[in-house]
Parts: sequence; C-alpha cells; structure tokens
Amino acid sequence: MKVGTADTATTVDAAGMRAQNSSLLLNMIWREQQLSRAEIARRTELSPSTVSAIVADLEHSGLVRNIGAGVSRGGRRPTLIGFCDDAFSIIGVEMGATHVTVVLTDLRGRVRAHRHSPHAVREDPKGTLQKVRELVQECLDAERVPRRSVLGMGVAVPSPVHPSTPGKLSPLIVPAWRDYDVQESLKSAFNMPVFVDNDANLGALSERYWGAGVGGEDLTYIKLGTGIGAGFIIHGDVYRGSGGTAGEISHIAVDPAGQQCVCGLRGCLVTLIGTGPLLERARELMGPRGRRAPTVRELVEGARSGEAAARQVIDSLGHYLGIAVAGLLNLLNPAIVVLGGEISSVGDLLLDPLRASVRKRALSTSMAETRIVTSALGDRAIAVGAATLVLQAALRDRSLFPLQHVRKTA
Amino acid sequence: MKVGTADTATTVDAAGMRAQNSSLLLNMIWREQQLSRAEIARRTELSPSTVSAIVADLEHSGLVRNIGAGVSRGGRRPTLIGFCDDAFSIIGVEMGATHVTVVLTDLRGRVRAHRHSPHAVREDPKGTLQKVRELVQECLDAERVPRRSVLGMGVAVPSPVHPSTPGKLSPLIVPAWRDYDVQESLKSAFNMPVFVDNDANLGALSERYWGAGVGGEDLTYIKLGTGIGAGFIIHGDVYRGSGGTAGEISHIAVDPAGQQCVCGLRGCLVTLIGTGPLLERARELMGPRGRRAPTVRELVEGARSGEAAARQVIDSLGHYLGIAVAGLLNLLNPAIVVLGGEISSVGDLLLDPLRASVRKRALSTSMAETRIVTSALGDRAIAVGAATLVLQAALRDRSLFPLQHVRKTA
DNA sequence: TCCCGTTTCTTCGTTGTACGGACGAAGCCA
DNA sequence: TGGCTTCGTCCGTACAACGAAGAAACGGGA
Repeated sequence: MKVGTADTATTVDAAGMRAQNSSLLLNMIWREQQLSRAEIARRTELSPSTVSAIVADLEHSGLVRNIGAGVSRGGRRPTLIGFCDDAFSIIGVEMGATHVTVVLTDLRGRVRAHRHSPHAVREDPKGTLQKVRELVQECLDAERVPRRSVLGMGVAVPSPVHPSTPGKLSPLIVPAWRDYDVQESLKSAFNMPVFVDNDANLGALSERYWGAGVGGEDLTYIKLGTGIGAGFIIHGDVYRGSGGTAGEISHIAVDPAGQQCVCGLRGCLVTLIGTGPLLERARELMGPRGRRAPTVRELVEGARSGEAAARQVIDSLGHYLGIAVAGLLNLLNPAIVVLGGEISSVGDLLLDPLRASVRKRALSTSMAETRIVTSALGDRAIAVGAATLVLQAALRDRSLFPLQHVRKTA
Repeated sequence: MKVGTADTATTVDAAGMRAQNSSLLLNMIWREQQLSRAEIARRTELSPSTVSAIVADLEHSGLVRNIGAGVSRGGRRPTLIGFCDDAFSIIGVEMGATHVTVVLTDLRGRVRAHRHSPHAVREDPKGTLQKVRELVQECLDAERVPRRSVLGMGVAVPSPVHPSTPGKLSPLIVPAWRDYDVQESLKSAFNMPVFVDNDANLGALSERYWGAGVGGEDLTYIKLGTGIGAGFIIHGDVYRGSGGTAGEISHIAVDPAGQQCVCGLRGCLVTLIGTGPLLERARELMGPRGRRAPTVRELVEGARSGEAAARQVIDSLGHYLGIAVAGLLNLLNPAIVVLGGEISSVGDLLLDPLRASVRKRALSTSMAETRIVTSALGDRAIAVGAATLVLQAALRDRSLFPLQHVRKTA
C-alpha cells in the first residue's frame, strides 16, 4: 500500500494528493494527540488554508475534534485539534498454542473489553473458530459496539503466514488446519476486514506502537513460549520475508552436542529453551520436592524468591538465548531487542545472563548501540498487536475508515 | 527520500505531484527500455494527455527520446519512447582490502572505462584517496566525459558505514582511517554528489539490478573474501540496520570447538572460511608439492581440474558456510541467496556441499522457496554496485539529474 | 482603559496539474 | 477506396494547494 518508492509507486492525481496530505495530517494528529492548525501548518509546511480545509474534512468524518484553546504565543490563542481515540473500535484476536484471547480496543490500543479461554487450538480448528466467534461477539455486546463502528479484526496465529495466502496456516506446523482459512472464515462471519499475521510479528508490532520501541524504526521481538519466534520491525513495518517465514528461530542450532530434535537437528533452540524442556529441567533440578513439573508462573516466582534451581534454569535460558541473539545482532543490527512471553517477566534475572552471553559473542560495534529489554506489555500484548495491525493499515490509508454519518456539533 | 509511508511522508503540492508522476514514468521507461505513450497511459492509468506532457518534459531534459515507430495494434502505429542510457555517466569506486577499482558506467550499468590498482587500502588512507582521485580522473579523461554529465560517485568501502556519518569508516576495523572522511574528501575533489556504502551491501545492490535478483524485492548477498560480509536487499532497498552494521557475519561462531579468533570467540566464520585460513588449509593438504600457499585463482582451478585437496577445501567451505546460511534462512527467509567473491566462481563445486549443509539445518518451509546461486557478475560487481547506488537515488528523485541545456532535435 | 502588534484562522482569487472529450493523423482490413 | 481502430494532441474543466488580505482573538504597554 506504499506510495512513493519509485519502483512500485502509484500515480497521483488531485484526489490522490488530497488523500496523501490528509493521511499525513491524520497521522500527525494521532501521534501528537493535540495540535493546533497553525502548528500543523508550521510542521508540514502546508499552507494554513490547506490545513484548515483538511482538518474540516477530518472533523466531518469524526476522526478528530476541537478540544478547546491552547496557550497563546503572544496573539490569538490556538484552537487545539485532538484525535478521537474512540471514534472506532478494533478487534484483536490471539490464537495461541493452547488458548484464545480476544480484545476490543480503541484507536490508541486501550483495551475496552477482553475475553480469554483455554482451547486446544492446534488440534481443533473448527472449535477454535467457533470459540473466536463467540468471544468476539461477547466483547462487542459487552461494550454495545455497533458493527459499523468497528474498523476491522486482526488475528495472531501460531504459525508462519504466507503473504499470498494470509488465511492459511502452515500445514507443516499445524496440520489439522489444512482445510481451514482463518481469514475467509472470520470475514464472512463478521463482514469486516480481517488481517492475519504470525504471533511474534504482532508482538513486535505491539512493542513498536505501545512498548519499548515506540517511535523507533527497527526493532526485534522474541517470543519465548512453547516455540521460539522472532518478529522484525524494519523501517517501521513488519518484515515477513519472501515466504512469510522470517523469524522462525525455533530450530536454530545453538548446541551441536545437544539433544536430537524432531526436526532432525541437534541442539535446536526449542529443545533447550522451549517452555516444555525448561519446565522439565526445573522439575529435575528441584529434585525430591515433587514429581510434578512447575508451571511457568511458579518458575518465575521461584526465581524471584531466590530458589537456586529456578535461578539455574533461568541462567541457562539466558545463556542459550544469548547465542541466538548474538547471531541476530551481527546479522540484523536492530536498535532494540525486546523479549516477550510469560517467562520474560522475570526481568533482570533473565537479562543479566543473557546480556553476558551476548557480550561474549557479538561484535562490540553492533552491541554498543543495541538495547536488550523485557516486554512490559503483559499477557494481552499479542492480541493488542493484532488489533494494531488494523490500526496501522487504517492510519496509512484513510479510506479504510468507514464513513460515519455526520455528527452535529453543538 | 521515500514519500508515502504515512509515518515519515512529505507533503505533496502540485509540483510534488508532477515530480512523483514524472519519476514514475522515468522508472517505467528505464525498466522497459522502450514504450509508447499509449502503453504508458494504459499501465499507469494516467490520461494520455498527461503522459504526453510528462514525456515531453523528460525528452526536453535529455533522459528519453523518440526511437521510431512500433508495431500497430490495428490502428495508427505507436511512436516508441526509449531511455537514453548514455545521457549521463556514473563513477563507481571499490576500495577493497588490498586494491582499488574504479569504473565509469552509463545509466544501464554498462562499464565504459575501468581502472584497477593494488593498494594497501587499510593501512594507507592518504595514498588510497590519492589513488582513487587519479583513477577516477583517468576514467573521465579516457572517455572524454565532461564533469557536468556525471551524475555522481558511489564508493564501496571494506567497513560498516554508520548512517549518520557515511564518510567515516569503522575505527575498530580500519583504525588508520580514523581522521579521514571518504565522502567529504571525494566530494570536495570532484564537486559532485558522493554516496558511500559497505562493499557487501553494494554487491547485493548489484545483484538486484544486474544479476540473479533482477526485479526481486528481497535478496541476500554473501561476499566471500578476506572477511565474510552479507548484504541485504529488503523491499527493494539496501537494509543497513540501525547502526549500519547489519550483515557483519565474519564473527558468527559456527564451530564452538574451533580455533581462537582475534575477536575473542572460537570458531568464527572468518577463521574457518576467510581467504587466509582457506588458502593455508589448501597448502597443508597439497602437502609436499610446495610450501607456498596457492592463490584463490589457483585453488579454483585446482578444484575445477579435480584435485582432491582443492575439492576438499571447497567442500569444507560449503559445509561451514551452510551453517551460517541455514541460520540466515530461518531468520530472514530471503527469496534468493547470492554468493560473491572470487572463490564463488567455482560454481556448483561450492553450491553442492553448501546446499547439502543448508538442507540439513534449515526448516523445509523456508528452504523450499529459497534459491542459492553464485554470482555471475565478475570482479567488477562491487564497483558497478557502487555506481548503481547513485543510479538508484537518481531514479527515485529526478531532481538529482543535473539540468542539461536543451538539445535541438532535427 | 485603550491601542497596537501578534498570532490564529478563514475567505477569496490565482496557479498549476490531471482529466476528459473532441479531433486529426496514421494505420489495418476488407 | 471506405470503415474502423489506435495514437497522439488540443482545449476547456475540475480540483487542490497557494498566497494575500482580512477578521477574530489575545497580550502587553502606556
């Protein structure tokens, strides 16, 4: 949908010019929250008259509104224009390995309603889609949101997504979904635009809009969970690779002497730091206490309260992850690396050994400028990221906002 | 210089509209070599009258010209418009580790003049810059190219380049260059735009324009030489990372049991498949025949003629490189991987063991769609890529083409 | 309190660009 | 030769941004 990269650009006529300038203003107002017409004119170098005309347009469509006067700079006080965060709602869906989460957000990523339900997503496509439909409907009903004020739906799936078939999941990773199309199914059920993407990609998007990467252009997100996935933001946009499998790092070999993996290699990242092996190792180390493996939450709490076994598991996680992250830094040189997934909530206990492991392996040049942090967005980050995918698309192309009937202003 | 990605876009007025459409047409004519006005109108959905006006404009500035009539489609025959490949020249410079290469190209990447000279680039900045100036002047003189018909100069350097200081080389990698600025120096010497980038990045650009990646959007180039560098084309553009060090893969560890490297790690790629260690291993294996290590050329010829020792060295190169490439495929999922550097000229002898090594390690999904090939562009690929950097910039922003005085057409 | 300069925002006429229809030129085909 | 198609140009129109001028709103100094 980009315009302007000369190789792939679209032509521009008068209407296109207006669309482009209008989108630009909308984005600026969204970013800055409040802005006067005069200020916009100064920043964009558009003439004041043009700014007024476009703002009137945006106001008319309900996306921005007058929010009172600002402080004078020596003359008449400016009238501030604000973005209407609640002009539309967005639905975000996370289909995890074993659960479904649905959120209803406004245009600023704030969650207005949410539903969560455990479900065997990988094995049961039909039931999953049914569950999604239910939870979405519940969210809509709870906030009494009319269908026409919903921008669209974003869906995070635990599988790579091929750009040319966005609704299909990878038959190699989730074979049961072979005959289902997530996009078609939900689109026909709710009659609104549906966007589908990989969960790690949407975690990355979430961080870029609402987390540690706000305003940045390049960011890498790593999702720690049953599998290990990375998502890349490059030039402000999710990078998916030519076949949509960029960031599939579960099966990067970090220990040639390691255990055999189902994929055929030895010492894959997932066999060492996937949730399963991690909890199993914790069980072994905790020894006599019990034969039940702890949950991730218990592991985190154990580490926080100083349990040696838990600490040791986290340390080894940091160590192995560091090997992969070091390779990633040398290869991609992102400005920031964000760790997500429940276990990342241990914070520094993970970051310290991770950074040490990375420091031993990465070139000092790329290291020096890269920040490595844990996510602070919580367990709804991916679902919110899914909603953000819709927001991003709409902010780029204003025509994705449905036309609302004109509101009368008092 | 992008326009349109809503986050960073520039505003558009009437003049900008014309500039954008004009650039679009120029790109199309460049790509297709010859095209009629009617055909352009059909493809761009611009009105015939607009197309005529813009083409007249381009013709007036000497970038395109009438090249006779095409075949009729049942009515009046179209008049074909062609791109003037020789309207301007571009200078491309490669500063290698131990040599300097300069080429003078037209607007289609064809080399009109070239000069090559061995030089200790890393140790002698002053002499290198002097040498570059000499060779450039020789190229200009040889073809009697007036200064005003040169678009600009592109320079490939054997070091990462930080986006904010494009003229400075990395003090960690080439300390002697600490006080020199390649861009400033050459810009003031020749009074034309100078663009500087890393050599592997420009190899990638070269492949995307003239080699295996023509027309593609995503491509990875790997330069085998004294060091190992990768260049990425993402969305048609060189990706440099946030600090300009993306693709610095020399020190990725592929053999934890390997030899100690100067960087502090064990089993870095460069200690295993850098030109130095490779030739050293060849010397050892060739045994009694001589105590002199062979040159790369000799190694290549040896492998071609079936010498066991040479084959063995190439096999191990493929093996280790495969480990790195596998990681890269899982991480970035490019459409195509191109190998460059002199040793890549062995072709299949390298590709076979490489592909085998990759196949053992990469996910079949990302593997299936990725082509791995060797470069066919020869030893001037990097210098030509440097010139291409200028071409790319000018095709995106027509205002970079100097105004020529109007030519009278007969 | 009044006056003046400043800033904000709108109004209105101008300018530049793309569009669309009409038209002549140039070809094909029967 | 005549009918039909395609190509390219010419002219008037529509639309968006611009710039100058003016009205409104405000601050500050006398």
